[in-house]
Amino acid sequence: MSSIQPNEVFALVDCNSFYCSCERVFNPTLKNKPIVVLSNNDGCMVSLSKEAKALGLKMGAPVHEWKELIKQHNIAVYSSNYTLYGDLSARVMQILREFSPEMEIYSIDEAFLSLRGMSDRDLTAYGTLIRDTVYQCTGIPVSIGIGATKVLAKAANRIAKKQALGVFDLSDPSIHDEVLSGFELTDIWGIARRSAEKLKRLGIHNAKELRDAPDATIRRVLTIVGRRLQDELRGIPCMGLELGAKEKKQIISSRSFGKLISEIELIEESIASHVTRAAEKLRNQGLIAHHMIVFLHTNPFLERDHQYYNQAVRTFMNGSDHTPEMIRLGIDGLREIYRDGFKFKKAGVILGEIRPKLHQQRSLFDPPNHNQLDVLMTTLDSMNRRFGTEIVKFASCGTKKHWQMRAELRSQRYTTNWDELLDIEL
DNA sequence: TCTGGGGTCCTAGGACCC
DNA sequence: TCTGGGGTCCTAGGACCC
Repeated sequence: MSSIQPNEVFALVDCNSFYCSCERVFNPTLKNKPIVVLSNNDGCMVSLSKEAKALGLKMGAPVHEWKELIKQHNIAVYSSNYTLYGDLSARVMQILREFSPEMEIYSIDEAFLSLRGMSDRDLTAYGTLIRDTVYQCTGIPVSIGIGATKVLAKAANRIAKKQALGVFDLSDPSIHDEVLSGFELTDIWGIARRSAEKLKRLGIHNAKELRDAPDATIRRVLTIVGRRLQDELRGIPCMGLELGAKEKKQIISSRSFGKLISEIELIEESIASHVTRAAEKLRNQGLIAHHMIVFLHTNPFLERDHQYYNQAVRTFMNGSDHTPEMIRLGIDGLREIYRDGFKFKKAGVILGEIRPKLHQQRSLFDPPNHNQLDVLMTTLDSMNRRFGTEIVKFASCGTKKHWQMRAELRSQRYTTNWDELLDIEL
């Protein structure tokens, strides 16, 4: 549902250090202080305030490697609070929607707006108005980049992030040569380490050189994806706005274990829990899945350990969103791939061939209580929604959760261990 | 000791068919 | 020298994104 309009102008609005900014909204004493927010399992740093970046902390780095620095500078450390971030994101998006009839929510903290037909206005001034309004209404600071294509808007956004104004307009082609020649390859949206290495071997070192390289060369080394990107850098739009919600193609639920696990009973509990979560996601979106992949693996970081990775596929002939049926097949798949004698690190499920439940084919072989199961699932979901997650659940998910992530087990220790790190001056 | 989780898209190559 | 070739479907793996 992406259509490309002539004379398009895109604005990319991106929240600054989004998770950190969310924490600040509810705790203003954190303003101007270094903050990091950790990944799901308190493993890596996934959001850093600019003060934290200035101290040398790196996005995506394992937090345990930086304990000293964190302690030394009293950096505030938070586990992720996705409920909070999702809520604030919705408020930001709601405000953005008022500034353009066409908008694509690209991620939890980014949206593209179409500014087509506004080129007679001062786009920088319009961007500034958007930025000020979002901040005033939500307390979340954003940066805005403007350009003729999504890739150029992304690039402009990167520049905006470094400037006090927080808005950068790259819609005038006369400044492209200068801007793009100072733009590193890996800073281009869609180019990461691997592609940058290939380009450098060809003597291409920045965005301008990529833009001006021969089409056939780029097609050969970066496939059609790279060729499109090249056109986008030239101001020829290849990507339109995705209006409306995109249909999901798969739903994943997986987690690393809090510690290495060998016992199949514990892994079965984790699989049952992942299936439960994935099935809830399906039903929330009115979808059914036609197959499920169960996977299990050891810790690839422990190179000396014997490694094992495997997956099993199970199919639901007419699609399913019924938790009990899916748990049964999930555990069946796990038993097929489980091997004794390994120390496992992670397990999960992937639901695929997802389609709207409305289109579900019924068959002669459906259990006679199929509709009752639908009712059961609906009831279960509404109880869990009303009284809290997992107020009602399946026994196979276990109650002790020995497999669960450290974040849960560690929460007590977290506050004690890191208390001094959180030292917030009031 | 400790290294996230959830997604998408593209390509190459094998299997299979006629 | 190699001798059919074109088409489809599926899967594994690479690469990227937030």
